[in-house]
Amino acid sequence: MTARPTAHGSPQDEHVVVCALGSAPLTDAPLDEEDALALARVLAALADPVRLRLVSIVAAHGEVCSCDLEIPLARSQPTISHHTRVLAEAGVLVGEKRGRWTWWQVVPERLTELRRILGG
Amino acid sequence: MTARPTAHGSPQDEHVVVCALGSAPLTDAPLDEEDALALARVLAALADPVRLRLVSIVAAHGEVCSCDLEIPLARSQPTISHHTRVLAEAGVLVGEKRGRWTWWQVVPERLTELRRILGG
DNA sequence: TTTGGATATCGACGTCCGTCAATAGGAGAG
DNA sequence: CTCTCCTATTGACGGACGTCGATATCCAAA
Repeated sequence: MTARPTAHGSPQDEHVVVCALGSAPLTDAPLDEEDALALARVLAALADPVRLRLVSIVAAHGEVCSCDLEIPLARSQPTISHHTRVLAEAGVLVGEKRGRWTWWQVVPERLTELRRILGG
Repeated sequence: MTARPTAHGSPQDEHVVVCALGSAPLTDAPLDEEDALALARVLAALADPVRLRLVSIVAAHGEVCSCDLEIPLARSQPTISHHTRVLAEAGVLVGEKRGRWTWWQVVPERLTELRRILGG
């Protein structure tokens, strides 16, 4: 897997193509297919009630470990892991492994990009 | 269908529950399940490359009729009709029937709501 | 009224997604 | 090393979604 070692080994440094979302606001000019696909992928990651609540919980706490998400979201551990993975691949979350725990943070710049493309 | 007659008969005046999206920004406080579901529905409507390009085309022209969408989106007429319906039910588009044609416009307030909830 | 064109609905098909049980991988404690 | 706990992956199942052909509905022009 050609793991590139980092400070504490961020688990989604590899295999994650967080595309730049650099298109103009969609209210300004028609999106081409490539930009539309990239934007749709990020929106799809957020278009799930469990993932939205997950993001809001992480944002509210600043940093949250996976084990603290099972109870408030009422989902099994594999399902939580699935959702954090989807959000990380969309660039909305970043995770850092510390000891046995994985700590998740939101990426505010990603949400800023979204707000910009949504037509300001 | 108990059609309520309007000025020129807006086709999605009926059966469309455009919920208010009145929750606080998701970066401020955890979303409850109801708000998360409402937000997820709107995001899901936008989380499709064809619908994103559709919205951007309508926004760029200010007003567009369905028949002008088949060619640029390269989709069949039923598919276009399906997508406009989904976007209208999400409150992103409004349609007005004039003669034989349906003219679509974006609802800028809806995008503003989205930007607000996405954390500003 | 009849005809033609624009839009909406229906039914079907293939694919993708959310979910969980079972299992594997990893890291600290003893 | 072994044990235990936390996280990730796999495989499977049911439901939702995008798409199109066929059909229905609606409106205006002739």
